[in-house]
Amino acid sequence: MATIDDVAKASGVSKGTVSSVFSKKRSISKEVTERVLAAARSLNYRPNYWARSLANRSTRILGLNIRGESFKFGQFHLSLLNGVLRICYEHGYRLLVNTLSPSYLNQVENIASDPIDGEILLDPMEGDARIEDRLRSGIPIVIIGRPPEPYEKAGLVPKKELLVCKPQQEAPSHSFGYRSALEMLTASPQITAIIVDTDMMALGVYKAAEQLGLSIPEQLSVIAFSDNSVLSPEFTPPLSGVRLNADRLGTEAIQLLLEQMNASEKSAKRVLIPAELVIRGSCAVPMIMHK
Amino acid sequence: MATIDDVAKASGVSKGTVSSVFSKKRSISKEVTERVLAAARSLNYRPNYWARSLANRSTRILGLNIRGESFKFGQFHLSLLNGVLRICYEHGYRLLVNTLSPSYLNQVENIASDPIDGEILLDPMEGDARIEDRLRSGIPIVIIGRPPEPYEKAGLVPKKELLVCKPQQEAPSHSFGYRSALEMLTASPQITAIIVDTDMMALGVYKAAEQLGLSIPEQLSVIAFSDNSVLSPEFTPPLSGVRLNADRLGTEAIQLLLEQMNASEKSAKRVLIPAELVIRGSCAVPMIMHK
DNA sequence: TATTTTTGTTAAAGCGGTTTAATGATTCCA
DNA sequence: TGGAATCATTAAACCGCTTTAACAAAAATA
Repeated sequence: MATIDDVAKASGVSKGTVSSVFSKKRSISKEVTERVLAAARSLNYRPNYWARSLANRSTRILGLNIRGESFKFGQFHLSLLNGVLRICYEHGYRLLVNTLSPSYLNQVENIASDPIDGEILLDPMEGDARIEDRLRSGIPIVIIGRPPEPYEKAGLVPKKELLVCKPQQEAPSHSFGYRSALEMLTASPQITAIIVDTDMMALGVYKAAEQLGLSIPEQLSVIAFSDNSVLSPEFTPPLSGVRLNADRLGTEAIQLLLEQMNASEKSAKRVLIPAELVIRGSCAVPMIMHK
Repeated sequence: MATIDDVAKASGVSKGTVSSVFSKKRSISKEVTERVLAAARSLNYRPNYWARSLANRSTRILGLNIRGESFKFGQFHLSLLNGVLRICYEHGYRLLVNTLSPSYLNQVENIASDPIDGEILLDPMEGDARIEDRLRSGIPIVIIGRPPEPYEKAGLVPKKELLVCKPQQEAPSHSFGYRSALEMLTASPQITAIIVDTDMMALGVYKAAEQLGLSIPEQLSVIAFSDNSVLSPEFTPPLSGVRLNADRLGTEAIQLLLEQMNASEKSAKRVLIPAELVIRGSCAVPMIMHK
């Protein structure tokens, strides 16, 4: 690859001048500009990104950091990603998707600052080491995740035995939903409602209900913690859900990030993206309302 | 941020030694290693990624380059991305998603080599400038896209007027499929089959057919150029489709890329990921077979 | 015409790492 | 016990770009 020195030599100017031609940070006479660009073209020169970043202390790359071993993007992340990418695109930023495992990053030879100007952390654990780390190194971050407890407590105590988690490498959501529902409903016939993660999982639950002769919503209520506005209405009965606005979550997050990066004085902000309850027909009216 | 010099000073060794401690490319006595690491820890030092990349001429970042203005990821890309990410992850590479527009990148101040060791180009046009460009700069690339004509010609001449394209910023696939099908079928009642892009679009077509009183597959055949193995069987009638194996497309592409990057001598390879026809019930048996 | 301003260019000093060549200290082996 | 081989460390050069300070030439001002 040709370097800035080659171009400088070829066009008979100093490297400082070539730099200015490309960065446009200083005015260069038209005549010289053209001579330099011509030389650059014939040498097939392009400024080296890393060298530039090093000197500029800025990469024009934003990071999307996702926790965990063997992570997999789902519908929710897809929308979020699309939102993020759109804004990145508009502002001339590239997006670095970082899914490397903590164990890898903890090895001495892999320790390094991330090559980014700012970062979005998706669903970090409470007290996640990465947060502390970014704050120390002064990299602006935006965290997407659950609000702290006060926002989400309804005064009910969760029963752990009623919670089923889908392992990452598990079968598709659909069959997982089917099998789990079948098991749970058989073991605990007193269950009257199920909250699932996705539409596909709900489809599995519907199938299990049908097999067990349970009618939705009369005997079993189903709701998804997500919403596919095309698919859900086609269910029989139409599936209720929660519209999470993942796309907006992404755009707001990245805009907040850009705002922080440009702000002269840093600050901490909290933004709540509202989720909407979409009631269709898969949930019975709670008994408590008949009191 | 602390630099390597700070750490060197603090631990009383030269920067070369500190570098060796972190890169592990040269053996350093246990005693010195520990002294250096301790100093690094207390200074909160992490090697600078850009400086390292500059000196190493390698970034351990792979690129995923997607064409076009305002691109949006769909189901297909999601699977592909998951495949790519998994392999990246296993090999300790980060993934840079590059969706910047050509117009942006063509401005003088934005011209720069990409900060990557290798790249996947998704669906480039024929003679795409990026291909030529990567080859010139010696960056290994893998192209995901349609094979050249001989592989896909059935000897039929496409009629342009029968082709409908969904604009990027258009309404959801579902309603686009519905409206387009309605229009086309009304305008040209002799149409007996429709090929759509996604399941959602097919759903729209089903709806249009129902409204027009056309029965599937007797009067109208529908097939999707994609396959959602959970959803498609649930259609009435079950939707036929083509399993594109996007996930495998992603993993094979990135593996090919890594292989090329490590190969002592470069070569050009072509890999065909087979697509499978999944016949369910939405297509009539072609008349020609009754002859 | 002398003086100030403006404009364009350059040499040299960073940016924060890695690497090479040289050197000193140990260990190994006969 | 001397010489070779091994190991640990360092100073200095280098990676390719940006930027600062200095300066010369041209233009503007008095």
